[in-house]
Amino acid sequence: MKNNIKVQRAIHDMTQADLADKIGVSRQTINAMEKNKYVPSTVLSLKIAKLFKKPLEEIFFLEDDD
Amino acid sequence: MKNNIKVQRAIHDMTQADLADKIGVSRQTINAMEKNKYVPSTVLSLKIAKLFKKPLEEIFFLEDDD
DNA sequence: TCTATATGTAAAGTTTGTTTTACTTTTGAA
DNA sequence: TTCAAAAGTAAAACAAACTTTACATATAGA
Repeated sequence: MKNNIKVQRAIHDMTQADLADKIGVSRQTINAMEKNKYVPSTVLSLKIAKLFKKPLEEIFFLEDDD
Repeated sequence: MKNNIKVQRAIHDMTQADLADKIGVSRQTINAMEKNKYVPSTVLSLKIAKLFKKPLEEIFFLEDDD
C-alpha cells in the first residue's frame, strides 16, 4: 500500500507534528506512514481522509503485492 | 469504528468463509471484524471495499469515540 | 430427526502497529 | 553561517491485529 499523505500535508501546509496532533498519534507514526514503514489501521486512515476532506481511496492506494 | 460487512456479504450472497478466502484472511478474522472485536488494517478494508465495489466510507464508519 | 453448512467464540501464539525517548540530518530564514 | 524548526531514523517496549486450532451453537434442508 502507498499513500500521498505528504502531498496532502503540503496542500494544507501542515507539519508531521501538526498532523500527528490533529489525529491523535505520535509524530513518528506519521513519519513512518509517509515512509511506508507500515500499514496504518482503518481508523487512522479514515481520520486522515476526513481531515483532508478527501475520499480515503484518493490518499491510500492498494498495490499489486497487497 | 463500525462496519456493514455483513450487509455487503448478504448483497453478494457470500459466507464469512467466502469473503475470507477472497481477501486472504482467516474466517475468524472476518467474524471478529463483523462483531467489532478489532479494527482491521487499511489494506484489509481497502480490499473489502474494492471487492464490494463501494467507497470504503460506505462500509466503514468512524464513531465519536474513535 | 439427522446432517451439513454457517456462524459464534475462545485461548495461545506470532506478527505488526504504535509509543516513547533520543539522537542525527535537512532545510530555510535571519 | 548560524540557529531553529522540520524531518528522518532507531531501539525498546507495549498494544493490537491476525492465525491456528478447536469446539459450541444455529439453521435449514433431506
